[in-house]
This record gives sequence, C-alpha cells and structure tokens, in this order.
Amino acid sequence: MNKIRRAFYQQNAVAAARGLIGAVLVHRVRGKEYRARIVETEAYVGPHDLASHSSKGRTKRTEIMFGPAGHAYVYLIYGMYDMFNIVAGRTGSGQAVLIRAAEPLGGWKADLTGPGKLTRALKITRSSNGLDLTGGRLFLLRDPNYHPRTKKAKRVGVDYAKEWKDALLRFFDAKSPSVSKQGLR
DNA sequence: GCGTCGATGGCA
DNA sequence: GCCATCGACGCG
Repeated sequence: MNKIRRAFYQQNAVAAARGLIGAVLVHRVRGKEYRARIVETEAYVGPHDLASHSSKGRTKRTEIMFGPAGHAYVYLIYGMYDMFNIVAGRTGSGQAVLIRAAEPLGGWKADLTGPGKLTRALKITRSSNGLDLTGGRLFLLRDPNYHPRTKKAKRVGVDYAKEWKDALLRFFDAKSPSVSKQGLR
C-alpha cells in the first residue's frame, strides 16, 4: 500500500471523496497506530456550496479550507464531536472532504460508523487541525487490492443548504456494513 | 423499530 | 442562535 500524495488531494473534492472510498486511514499517536478503511465520505465543493463551511468566507475557522490541499481540517460540532476533513482542490478554492465512516483494521475493534464516533475512536482532535497529511503522523494509504462498490447519495445533516441540500455528494461503499446510520440510501 | 430530545461549546 | 452528531428515551 502506498501513501497518498499531495497530487491526489489537489483533485477537486468530488474526485477526492470518491477516490478515498476503500483507502486506509492511519493515525500514529501516543505510541499506538490506528488503521481503518474509509467507507463513507462527503464532498464540500467550494464557497458556492451552501453546505460548506467555506461558504461563510475566510474566517479564523475556515481559513484552513482555503489553504493548500492535503491538510487536515478538524472542527468541533455540537459542543462535543470533532469532524475530520481533508482539504482538497486548488489552493484558495475552499474545498474539503469529510470522512464519515470507516472499518477498523488489524484486529482492532471499534465502532467507526459515524464521523463523531470515528474521530473519538481514532483519537483525532482539533489539535490536528492544519496537520499535513503527507507526513508520518496522520496519513492515508491507497489499497490496490481492495475494490469498493461505491455508490452516491445526499449528504447528511445539511437540510439548511437550500438548493445544495439534495446534491449527490456523499459516497459510500455498498459492500461495507459500517456505513453511518443515516448512510444507507 | 421508529421519532424526539438534550448534551455541550465555539463561532459569527 | 445556530450547527457536516449521538445515544437515550418513550412509545404500545
């Protein structure tokens, strides 16, 4: 398995979100290594996408989304969950991919069937906001031997986003039992 | 197996 | 006053 390089993340968010289904997420923290296969993602395609945080413009929080691709965008939601995203596309385009669900690998048991549960189990927190994902701490691997059955659907929890709320920008592996609860449609 | 609701904090 | 969520409830 090869580490995913910056050129991959520099694709637009839709291509990156689709391409990350089946990839392996690796987090090395406090002497442990957690691995999980990504089975669900969502694309946030830029400031014109009313569901995207970048639609609020450049603020302290969204600044990272407008930076170079391949960096982590981690933010707090509902006062208690960290959401893990990957900045995508050209620098300044305000795109990102939300990692929504995964399956634990390597004999490790965990429930990763939702974006909040995933970050909690993998110990990904806001302290990793801005981290370069081409480094050795938090990164992704492409698995040439795994072939997901990728389907697309509406994004979850974005009913406020007007004409963008029904866009088919969520991708999931129909072979996986670990898609988030809201996920199977 | 559903729908509803409360927890909880950063942000604009 | 929102939220890119989750788990606990109450139902019958």
